[in-house]
Amino acid sequence: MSQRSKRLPRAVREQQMIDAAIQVFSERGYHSAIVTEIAERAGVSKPMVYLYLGSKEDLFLACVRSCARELTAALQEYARPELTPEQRLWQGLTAFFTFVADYPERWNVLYQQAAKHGSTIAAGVAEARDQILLDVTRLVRDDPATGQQTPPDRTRMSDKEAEFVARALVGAADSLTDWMRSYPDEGPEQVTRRLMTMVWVGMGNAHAGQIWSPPG
Amino acid sequence: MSQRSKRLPRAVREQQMIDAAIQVFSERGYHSAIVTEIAERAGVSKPMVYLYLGSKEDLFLACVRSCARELTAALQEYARPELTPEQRLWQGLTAFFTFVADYPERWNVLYQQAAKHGSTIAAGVAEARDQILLDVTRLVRDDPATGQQTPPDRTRMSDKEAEFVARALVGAADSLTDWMRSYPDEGPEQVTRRLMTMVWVGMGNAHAGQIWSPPG
DNA sequence: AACAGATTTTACCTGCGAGTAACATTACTC
DNA sequence: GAGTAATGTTACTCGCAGGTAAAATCTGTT
Repeated sequence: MSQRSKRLPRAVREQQMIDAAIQVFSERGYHSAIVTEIAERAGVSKPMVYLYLGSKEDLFLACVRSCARELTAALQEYARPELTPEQRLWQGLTAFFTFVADYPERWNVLYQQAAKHGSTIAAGVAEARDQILLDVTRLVRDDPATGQQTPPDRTRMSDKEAEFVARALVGAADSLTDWMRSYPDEGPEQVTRRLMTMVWVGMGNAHAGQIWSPPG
Repeated sequence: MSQRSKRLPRAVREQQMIDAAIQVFSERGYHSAIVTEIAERAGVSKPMVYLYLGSKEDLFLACVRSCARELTAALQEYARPELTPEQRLWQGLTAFFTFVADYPERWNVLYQQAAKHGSTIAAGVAEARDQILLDVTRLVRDDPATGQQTPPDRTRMSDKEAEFVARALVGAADSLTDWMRSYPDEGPEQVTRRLMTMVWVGMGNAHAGQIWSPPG
C-alpha cells in the first residue's frame, strides 16, 4: 500500500466538503440534500462536517458565497474597465456563459435554488445575488469610478434603467443556460453573439431615453 | 348562529385545497410546505387532503397544472392571431406581466420552484414549463397555423432561433418580476414598454439573419 | 516513550412530517 | 325514520435526516 494517509489538514478537508456540498446541493436542492451524502462524497463521516462547518445552513451559505465569489471574479477578469461599453458587455456575457458551461453546479447553487427557505438562508442567497446583480449593473451603466468616457451617442443611464437592463440580462442569460443544453454545438461565444444581437441596439435606445410605443 | 354548515361538496373543497396549496407552496417551497398547514388553510383536516388529492406530490402537480392552465389562457386571450407580430408580442408580454402582478403565487409555483425534486415532480413541472415556452415560441415565430402573413421586412424564424428568443424573453420577464417589486409605481404596461424597447429592434435583426459581431 | 492536540468515527437521541386506520357526523333518498 | 353514501375528525405509526456525546486514532513534539 502506497499512500494510506487518509488524514488531511483542516483547510483541505473543508474545501473538499464545500466542493462535495456544491455538487449535492446542485443535484438535489437544499432541502433534499442529505448531509450524510455530502460527507460521504467528501470522503469523511458526518460529524466532521458539523465540526468544521457548523450546520447545514452554514454549509449551504458557505457554498453560495464561494460560488458568488468565483463568478464575480470571472466577470471582473473579463470586463476590464478600459474597454468600451460595448466590448465590456460582450466580454462580461462571454465570461458568464463560459462560467456556466464550465461550472454548471456552481451556477445552479447560486440561482436555480429559488425555493423559499428559512430567513437566514434567504438573506444569504439574496446578498449573493445582489452582488452579482450589482456587478452586471456596473457592466451596463458607465461606471464613474472607472473614468470611462461615455461615447457621444450614449447618455448615462439612470440607476433605475440600469437595474432594469441588468435584471433583464441576468434573467435572459440564466434562462438561455437551458437553451444551451438543447443545442450543444452552440458554445459560449455563439450564444453571447445571439444575445448581443437581440439586446445591443435596444439598449442603445434605452440609453438615449427612447421608449417603444405600441404601433397604430 | 347563522350558517354553521361546514360541510361542502367535494368539487368546492378540492378547489379550496388547491388554492390553499398554491399559497403555501409559493410561500415555503415544495419541501418546506407542510400538508397540515395546507389543510388548515383550506378549513379542513389533513386526511381530507389525502382522500381527495392523493399525495403531496399529486397535490403539487395539481397546483402546477392549474397555474399553467391559467397562464396559458391569459396569454392566448391577449395575443390574438389576427394581430401583427409586433402587436402580438406586445399584448403577450402585457398579459404576462399583468398575470404576475395579479397572481404572484401562481407564477411562483410555476417558475420559482427550480429545486430538483423527485423524478415524478420534475417531469410534471418540466411539462408545464415546456407548454408555456411553446406558447411564447409561437408568439415569437410567425405561426403558419394562423395564416398570419409575414411582413416583407421580417423573414420566418427557424425553430432554433425562435426558441432562443422565447427562452431569453421568458427569462428576462421572470427576472423583471423582481424588478417590478422594487419600483411599485411601474405597472405591467410600463414594464412591457421597457422590455419592448430593449428587444424589439434586436429581434428584427435576428429575424433578418443579422448577427452581432465584436467591434474592432 | 509519553504527552498534547488535531483528526476522525461509532452509535446514539430527537423531532418532525408524510401517510393511515378507525371512528364520527351530516345529508340525502325512499 | 331507517339505511347509506358522502363528508369529516382524532389519534396514531413510521422512517428519515439533522444534530451530538463520547471515544478512538493518528501526528508531531520534547
